[in-house]
Amino acid sequence: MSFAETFKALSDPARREILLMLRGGKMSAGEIGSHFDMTGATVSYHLSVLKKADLVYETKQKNFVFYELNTSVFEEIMLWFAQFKGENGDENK
Amino acid sequence: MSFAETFKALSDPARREILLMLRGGKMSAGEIGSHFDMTGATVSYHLSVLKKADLVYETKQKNFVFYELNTSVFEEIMLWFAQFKGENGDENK
DNA sequence: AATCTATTTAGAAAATTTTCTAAATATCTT
DNA sequence: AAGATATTTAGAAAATTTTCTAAATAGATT
Repeated sequence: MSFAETFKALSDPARREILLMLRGGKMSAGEIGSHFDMTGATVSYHLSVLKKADLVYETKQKNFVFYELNTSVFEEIMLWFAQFKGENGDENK
Repeated sequence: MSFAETFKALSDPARREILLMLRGGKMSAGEIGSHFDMTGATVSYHLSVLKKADLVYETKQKNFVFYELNTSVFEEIMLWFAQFKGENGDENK
């Protein structure tokens, strides 16, 4: 996992919205797309970005592709942020 | 604070690097700039993005501008991520 | 007040990202 | 196997972001 990819993925509002939607469980690409005012191709692009960032993974069933949150990466991001908690510099004495 | 702005700000590697540098305490714009292979104007642009996202704040002293982490916003970001912890949908029964 | 140092602003160029349309792929149904 | 449904890929256009150079601002020093 690269933080560069992860943060880039999180920087787009549609992609963050997709992640929030997926909290409820798996959704197919089409189901996800129907919540947005963009073409299926564009949604597919966003899903591919989330997938490359390991924020979601996909499973195929029939002619559907289901997307699901990959919660383990969220843990790693939390660790990145934890770097900023406590032990502040010298408090600028 | 808007998450859109915050995540956009975090999506650039130079800006994340600046945040990491600031963990040690306040630094002037020039001091920050000297760690990068880019013009002062470009560094100034990145600092302005971080500032608009409330990730840092500035204080002026003489003809220097010092930048400092605004840790409170990090807490808010952690809250955003907390949305993804536990209480997963229906686990797709 | 002239000059120097530190930083920002303006405007343009370069790079990247987002979006679309059209075509391709893959699986299902008849 | 032909047609229907779901999704992705390719390639181009549109939008946004990043970067630079040059000029502007602001405070400090001579």
